[in-house]
Amino acid sequence: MLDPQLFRSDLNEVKIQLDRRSYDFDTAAYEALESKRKAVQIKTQDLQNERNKSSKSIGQAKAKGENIQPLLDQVQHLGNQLKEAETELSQIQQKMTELMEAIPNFLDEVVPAGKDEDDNVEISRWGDLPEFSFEAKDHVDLGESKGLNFEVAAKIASARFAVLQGPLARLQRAIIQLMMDTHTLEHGYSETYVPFLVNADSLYGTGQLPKFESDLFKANNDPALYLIPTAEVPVTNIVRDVIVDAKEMPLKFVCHTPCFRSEAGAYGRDVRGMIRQHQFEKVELVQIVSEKKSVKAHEELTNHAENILKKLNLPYRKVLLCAGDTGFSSSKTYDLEVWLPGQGKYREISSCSHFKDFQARRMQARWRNPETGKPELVHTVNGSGLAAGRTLIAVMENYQDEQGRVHIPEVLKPYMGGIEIIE
RNA sequence: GGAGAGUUGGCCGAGCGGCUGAAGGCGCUCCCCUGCUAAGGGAGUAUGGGCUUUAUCUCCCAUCGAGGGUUCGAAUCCCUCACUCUCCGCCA
Repeated sequence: MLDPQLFRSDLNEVKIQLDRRSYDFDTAAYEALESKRKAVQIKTQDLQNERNKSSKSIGQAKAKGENIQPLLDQVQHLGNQLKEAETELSQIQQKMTELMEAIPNFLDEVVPAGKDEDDNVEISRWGDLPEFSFEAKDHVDLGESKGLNFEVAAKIASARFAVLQGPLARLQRAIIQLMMDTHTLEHGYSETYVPFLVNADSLYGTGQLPKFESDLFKANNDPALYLIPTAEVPVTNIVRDVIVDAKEMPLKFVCHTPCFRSEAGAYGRDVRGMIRQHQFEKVELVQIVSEKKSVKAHEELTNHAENILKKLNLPYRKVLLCAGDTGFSSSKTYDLEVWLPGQGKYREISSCSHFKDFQARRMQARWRNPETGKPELVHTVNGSGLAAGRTLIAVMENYQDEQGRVHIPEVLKPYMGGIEIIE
């Protein structure tokens, strides 16, 4: 949610900012609603004030034993008028909220213009692409004989699920362990375990609801619970409706969870393999920081994710998403894309976003700034560190040999119980 | 699943339908006193919104788990829901 004050004080700037997003904001409609809101709110509060004063004087008269009937008659007319005004006001406010919560975050000034992923800007590359003397296989072919099975998963559940067994299943667990250990021991994140089902308020807080309900799996509960699409949702909502003590800032959480996405808008994309699944494992990094430190925190968090790729010696590139590719709640997003020899392409393995106060305003997540003594909205920053399923794919494809075996990267060996090669 | 108790400010805790945005205590901040420490005295200490505004103060509205209702007036009465705790049952 954007700051409503800004809409009142500088609508022009709002329009300019939203144009960058190609978000068609109807300023005339907004202004009409806003002026109505102002008039009705003032009227309502005046009536409330009148009622409060009269009621108080009735109380005082009664205490003195005076006849209160004339006073009661005086207040008679107020009731209906007030009720009407209050109803109208709450309707207007609801409309206003609906309008505001559908508006995406402003883009950071450094975000390049552009329509889709083709317009993203490459920031850097790291690592040497592996050179094979044979034709590189993709993870589906490599996994076929090693316990990666899509048919069984389809039987058990449906398409877009995978079953992993044996050393390959262990490899994914090893990858997760490496990430958790690195982020807790070397990067200073606090290990966090959370519910995998969340309520609508939490999804609203991070921006998935109300706009993107179709991307979610909804459990048949009352009130509704949803499977988390990312640990970002439960973890960030830890600070919903909280005023964080300055001493505790910044908060840094790392959390491994499965993620569930219905991928409703992605039919036909990445149908082969486990690139795009309804369920996948991910390690998520979340930081709750003050406004002043958030830009730096975003850079650092992205580096923390990059460190995992470096440890695994996986070639990757860092990309700054363009206007059209930056998510609804984000003001600026870096994607990390890992090299997949099987596809001959870089593919997203992490997405690190800076939300500024957009999520915090929805969540009423604040901290007390010692300089002012006042509660101020926090800034939220998060990123995958990394998507474990895709990391597994990347390890398989980058560490394959001519016999179709997968070699275990050096850093993962301590977690593999003596396995060095998956045959 | 069954039975009971509860939800008030940063925390603890009071609160006959009107003078309670809320006693008292703790904590915190500032001041005084005391040659350190301790003890003592005084003042302050919720959040959101509106109006206005360069900005602030005053002012106005809302908020005592959430939502409805009764009433001129609700923290206080009624209804629904959520959550927490205790005991029993079940359970990894």
